[in-house]
Order: sequence, then C-alpha cells, then structure tokens
Amino acid sequence: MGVLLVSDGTAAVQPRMNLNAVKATGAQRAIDIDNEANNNVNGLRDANSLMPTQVVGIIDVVVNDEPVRSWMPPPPKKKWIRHYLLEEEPLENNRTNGNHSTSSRGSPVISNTRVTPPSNAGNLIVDVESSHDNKKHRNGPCVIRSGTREVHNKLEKNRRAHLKECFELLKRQLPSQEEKKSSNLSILHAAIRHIQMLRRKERDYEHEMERLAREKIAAQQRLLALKKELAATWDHIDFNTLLPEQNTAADVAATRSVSENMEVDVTGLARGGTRYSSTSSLSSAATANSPQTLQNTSATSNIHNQIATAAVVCQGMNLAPSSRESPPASSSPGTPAPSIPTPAQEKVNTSPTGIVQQQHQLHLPISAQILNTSQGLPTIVPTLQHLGPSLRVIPGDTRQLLVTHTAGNNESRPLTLAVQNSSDQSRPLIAVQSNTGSEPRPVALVVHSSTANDNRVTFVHSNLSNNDRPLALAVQSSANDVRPVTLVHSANEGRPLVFAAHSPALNVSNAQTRIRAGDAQTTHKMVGGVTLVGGNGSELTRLPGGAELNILPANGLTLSHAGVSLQTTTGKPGSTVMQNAPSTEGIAHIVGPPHTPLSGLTPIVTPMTVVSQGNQVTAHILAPSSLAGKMITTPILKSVAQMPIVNAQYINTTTIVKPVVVVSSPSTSTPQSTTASSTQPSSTTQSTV
DNA sequence: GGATGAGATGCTGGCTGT
DNA sequence: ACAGCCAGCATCTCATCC
Repeated sequence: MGVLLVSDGTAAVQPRMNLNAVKATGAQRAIDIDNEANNNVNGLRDANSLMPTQVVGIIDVVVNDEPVRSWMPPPPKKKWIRHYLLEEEPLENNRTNGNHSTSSRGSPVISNTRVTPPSNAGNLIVDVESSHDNKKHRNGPCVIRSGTREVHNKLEKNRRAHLKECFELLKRQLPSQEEKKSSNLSILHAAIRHIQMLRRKERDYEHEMERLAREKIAAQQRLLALKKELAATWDHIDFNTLLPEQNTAADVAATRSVSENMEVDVTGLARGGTRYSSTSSLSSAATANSPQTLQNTSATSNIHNQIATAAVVCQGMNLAPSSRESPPASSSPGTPAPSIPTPAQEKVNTSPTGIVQQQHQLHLPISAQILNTSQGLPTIVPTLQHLGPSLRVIPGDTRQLLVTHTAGNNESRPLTLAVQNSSDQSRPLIAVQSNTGSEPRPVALVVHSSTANDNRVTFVHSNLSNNDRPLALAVQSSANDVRPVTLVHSANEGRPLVFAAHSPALNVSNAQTRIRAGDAQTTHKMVGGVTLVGGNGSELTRLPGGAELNILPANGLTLSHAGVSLQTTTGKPGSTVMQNAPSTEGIAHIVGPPHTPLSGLTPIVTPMTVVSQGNQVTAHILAPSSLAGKMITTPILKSVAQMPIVNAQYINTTTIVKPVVVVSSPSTSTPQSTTASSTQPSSTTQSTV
C-alpha cells in the first residue's frame, strides 16, 4: 500500500511510519485518497503493525503530475496521507461530524484508482493500486476484518452515546447545571460538589434528629415520672387511659419537623398540691425504654388507635365512649382495640330517634355539619344526631349542638366527643349532655379549632339535673393567635367548676389556678402567672400566651381586677367567681391584664383547660393533642375526690401547643330534660373560648 | 476576521474479563 | 471468541482574544 504525501510536492511511502513521528516531522494533515476525507491518522499509526498483512496495494501519488511510488523518508513538515487497503468489502464509516468524510479505511481500494483530492491537496493525485495477491497476508495475527471493525465501531459508538446520555442524566440531577452548558468535566465537578453538599445536609439532619430524639426521650421520661407521681396520688384516675402516649406514626411525623412536635400539658390545681399533667407527642421510643412500657400496653394500643383515628378525625368528629374500667383501647392483648368506624359504620344503625349503635368512636366530617345561623354561628346539630349507643343529638337551639348521652345502666364508659372545626368562620355552640342513669358519667366534648381568624369559640353546657355532676372544660386553640376565653356558667349551676389555664410555653413557677365550688373563701390562683381572685367576685386573668380569660356566669356576674371590671349583674354578692356553691350564680368575668410577653419562645396559642369538680368529683383531663390537624379522643378520668394540682413547672416549655377543647358535663338527667339549652336557659352553662 | 484553546465527537487498536 | 473498556488521535465546533 502506499502512503504518500504531500503538499509541497514531496511524497513519501513509509510503510511503518509512526504517526507521532509524522507529527513530529511537522506533517499537518493526512488526506484521504478517495475524497471521503478519511483523515484518520490512527490508521496510519495502526497500520504500522498491520502493514505486512493489510496493505494490499501501493498508492501512487502524483504530485505535480509526477507519480511517486517509492518510499521516502518523511520529510519534515509534510502532510501525509496514509491509506492502507484491505481486501474486505468496504466499510461504511459514516463520519458525520463536521466536514469529516467517511473513512474508507479498510475498504478495498482494489482498482487502480486515481484520486483527485480536493483543491486543498493541491495537485495531489493519488493512485491506488490494488493488489490481488495480498490475500495471503490476511491471516496475519493482526488482521482486522472490516466486519469486525464495523461492529467494533458501532459498539464503540453506542458506548459513547451511552456515556453521553449518562452525563446528561447526571447533569439533570444537578440543580446548578440544568440549563447551563457545561462540559463533562464540569459536570463531574459539579456532581462532586453536590454530593458533598448533600452529605453535609444529611449529617445536619441526622444531628437534628438525634437532638429531637433526645428531647423526646426526655419529655417521655418526664411524662412517665409525672404519671407515676400522679398515679401514686390519684390512684382512682386512669392516667394510662387519660394520658395515652403517641405511637410510632406520631413519632415519625414528629421527626419530620420540629415544628410539628406538639406538647400539651394540661394542668390543674388541687389543694393537696398534687399535680398532674398530660403530655403528648412523646416518643414511643422513650416509652419503650421506660419500665412502664409493659404496664402501658393498653395505653399504647389506645395510642395507636387514636393515632389512626386522628387522621380520620381531622376535620371531623370523634365520638369515643370510654370507660374507667374499660378504656377505649384494649386493656389486654386479647381484647380487641376499638376500631375506627368506617363511613359505613357511621351511617348504619340509625334509629328514628337518631341513636346509633356505635360502640367506640364516631367520625363525622364537621364541615358538612356546620350551618350558619342568624347569629352567624354555625351549628352542627343535624348530622350529629347519630352519635352512637346511648347517644342522641337533640336539635334544639340552632346554635347549639345537643348531645344526650343515654347509655344503659351497665354502660359506664364516658362519652367523648371530639370535634374539629376547620372553618374560618366557625364558632360552634355545642351543648353536651350525658345521662347514664344513676351513675354519674362524665361527658367530654373535644373541640379542636384550627380557625385562625376566629378568636372565640362558644360552648354551651346544658345544665344537668344532678348538680353533683362536675363540669369540665378544656380549651386549646391550634390557631396561632391568642384567644380570649369566656365561660358562661349557668346561674343555677350548682356543680363546682374548676378552671385551669395552661400553656406549656409559659414559664411560671408558682402560679396556680384553682376555683373550687362551695368555698366561700375562694382562692384563685391562675396558672400562667395570672391570678384569679375570688371572694367578692373580682377575677382577672389572662391565659398563657396573653389571651384573655373570660368566665361569665349566665346571670351576668362580673368581677373586676387590675383595672378590668368584673361586675355582677345578678346573683349573690358574696358569690365568688368560679365558685360553684349551690347558690353560686357563678358569674365570673375574668379579664386578664394587658398582654405580657411571657417568653420569646412562647407560641402564640391559647391553651386552656377547665376542670370541673363536684361533690362527686370527676376530673376531666384533656388528652394532649399530638399533631397539628389531628384529633385524639380525650379519655375520661376517673372520679376524683380532690382537684388535682398542677405545678407550674410542668407548663414551662417552649413546645408548641396543640389546640384541643374539652367540655365535660356528666349528667343523670334524661335527654329530654336536659336537651335544648335554649329552652332551658337557666340550666345552661355557656363557655366561650 | 484570524488565531487559539477547550471541549465534543468519532475512529481505531489494544487490553482484559467472561 | 467476544464484549466492553480504554487510550490515542484527528477533526470539528465554539468561545475568546487580538
């Protein structure tokens, strides 16, 4: 075969010339002999070893009309064209980029071809002389068959294409490389930086998770300690039921965001100095580490059930009768836990009287139940007529929701009604009645109001014939605002009313709130640094977070304190605010002082817990709300002989408080006798939060 | 506009593992 | 033997500089 070369007219035939040598000599460009611009210098290089077998002809180079067929030493600075011939059928090297011509390398330039290169070759004329005798060289060790070469090229091309595709894919994964034109090298560098950044973030998140886990464990341990302490003092209270713990789902959700960690401490006060609290959103991991894990099996099961319920109850209602002896959750492994009713379950078994045979919980979307009234207050009466066994909703005042609890005599479980109101305009008026016959039974109404625009939520508590029944009201708001709380107590309500306002975010050490019935020398101390002063009826308080607390008796007693007037419009002059002596026309208007920043970290929420106490003291403790937008059924406490005391230390926390409202009104009266509070204004207690 | 360098693209043969 | 990978090389495109 020939090699050739040229531009200055110097041609050379150098069978074993190395390309590097060619380049070193200054050869600038190889010219393909067939005008297809196969400028593959590799061929020149590679042909060195192939030459003995592959070169089948000699290229006749004609330079300036003078053929050059003999080998010549490569003159410096010459352009070389090397072309070697194979006997194989021509390859189709489709070189497509630029002005490249498809290389005919390997193609059998068999015939004597006189090639006239483009003008850039000057007068170069290359004659390729085929050699029919070169077949004998095909069997050399380095023979490259055209078919193999073609396949190889294609495979290599595919490989490059794949590689390019991978680079493109990698580039798309890099946020900073989306639209920017970048080389493969820059893509790799960017990928390295991106990976390093992701690793840093991962470490940061891991650290954050560890920190949260530690906090959670600490909170859980604190909760357990509190429970233990309370259990020792209040053995009649089922704290496991009352203060269920979160499950793993809650933990996972809590782990996702620190802001989602909610902790609610419901505190109350008792003379005995006993304190109790309820904490939510605590890690189950901590529980697992605690020695009470096994003891809290039922509670844990309840937690799981509640968690599962929470998602359903969100923007709905959760009606969960519970029992002192038999909490909503299974108390033993063999006892099936209360199942979350399906929508079908919620609708079936509806009797003409509106009684639903629903054993455990009821979830009703409240959004469809709220109706605006002339006062602009929504009512949820219609839908809630089907609450469950022994429960009946009695439509009365359109502003009110009347739920009558008419459980059988053997029914001992309290009624828990959970309502979440997500409407911005909602201000539900809810009246809850409980009638369990001779046995006082608590009824808890839980209202979760996520309304941010509505600062007031009013609850109506129907007066019960049995004055011994305590009234419990616990209010929390999930809205990021501070809400005034107003409680209107019926004039003839003889039941004791205990109110406790609490905010975990507060840092108050000594403040206590206690409102006791039948105590002429009522001593009122507010939780959260607010003091309630009884006696003459002057109470002034402010809820944790700065919200006003207003407790208004139905008869209009108003108290004043600290520049805020509380006046008694009726009732006995000597009656004390919040005092629930039989004569207590408990009119208490407690207005808190001007907003006082409690803590820079204090969430702007207004959790409030009202615990009622009667002769048959029944404590109602608001179960902590675990997660935003989720409801947890509030378990009912066992009857207590004394009011629990809440130590302010347990309300010192910066954790965001979830809003939950609990209204309790145990009653022995019949539904009809205690139904519509509008028809029995004197027997109705209203609480406005 | 030409020179220059960087990067992309393609071809090729060698090498290696299966 | 074959597939896949790799390195070397040439050429082209594009941006930048003078």
